[in-house]
Amino acid sequence: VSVSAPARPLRIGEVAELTGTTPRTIRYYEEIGLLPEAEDRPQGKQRLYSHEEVERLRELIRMRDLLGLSLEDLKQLVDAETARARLRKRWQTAEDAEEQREILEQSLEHIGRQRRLVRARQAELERLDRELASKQRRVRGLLREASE
Amino acid sequence: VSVSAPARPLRIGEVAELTGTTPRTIRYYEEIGLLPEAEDRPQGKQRLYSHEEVERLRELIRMRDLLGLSLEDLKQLVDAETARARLRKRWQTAEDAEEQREILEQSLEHIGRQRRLVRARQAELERLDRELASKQRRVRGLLREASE
DNA sequence: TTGCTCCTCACGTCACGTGAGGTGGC
DNA sequence: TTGCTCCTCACGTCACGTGAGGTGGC
Repeated sequence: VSVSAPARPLRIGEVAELTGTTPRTIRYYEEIGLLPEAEDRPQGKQRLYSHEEVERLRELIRMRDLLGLSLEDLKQLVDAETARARLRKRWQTAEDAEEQREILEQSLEHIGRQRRLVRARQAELERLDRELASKQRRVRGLLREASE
Repeated sequence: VSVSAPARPLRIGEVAELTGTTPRTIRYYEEIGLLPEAEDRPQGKQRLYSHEEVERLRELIRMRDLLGLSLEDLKQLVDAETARARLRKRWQTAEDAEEQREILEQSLEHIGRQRRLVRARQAELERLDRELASKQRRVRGLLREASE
């Protein structure tokens, strides 16, 4: 499989398969504005997706499942990213160094918040695992006792 | 605060506070049979909870949030635990060593399944964190560039 | 042409949220 | 007695699931 494959557009069922979700969910995300709608798609015709869009969706689903974010949370997140991307384009012409710095620092803060969320979850999972491990040892002890 | 405090029964609002949930959620869990109902509570009177019950609820909430289990999943889990606990009582009188061993092994298998779920989640969070870290480095690089 | 996947309503469901109106314990 | 928390309906909401009936591309 070549890395620079033709990148055929994907249908909604394929995208659902690739991201571990359902067509209904993808349509719903479009409906609430979490995924962009192709403005040129005629009523009743198929939705088509690029691999890049699949990656973006995969990212959203991970945030949803791993960090427990609501779709409203995710929407805020996406909107902020979009706003920053729009501003980034502006510098390329305007070259306002100070504004550029501010936006980059906002990005950093944002990423920092996400990493802290991840770390908190990891810590909770660590605790849960330690408790399960101790439970496991207890049951193993009982089994050894019983087999004597 | 003594460890062997009188253990005053707690009201639903206090339990909600301690477990980071709401009274409505606790009542709902009772309604669907996920939490036991005190069979002697008169209609309209307050629910009361022990600290032990608070711990059990906390455990359920952790499973729900960290592993993404549905309430149906949790119910299966609780029912299986209850069944094993009942059986454990039976040996104490019957002393059927073979049955005892089987039940303990089922417990072990069960704990093993849970730990694998935890590990899978941890791995996913690790990957997410690595990606966030690389994003962070990229933005930091841009900031350094911009400040030159 | 025949399957298969897609489409758009639209109602159902899960896991609660949110009042409305009323009762109970320090 | 006055607040506060509790109670029980019961309808609302979020995030989809699940048909029903129909169209579109290899």
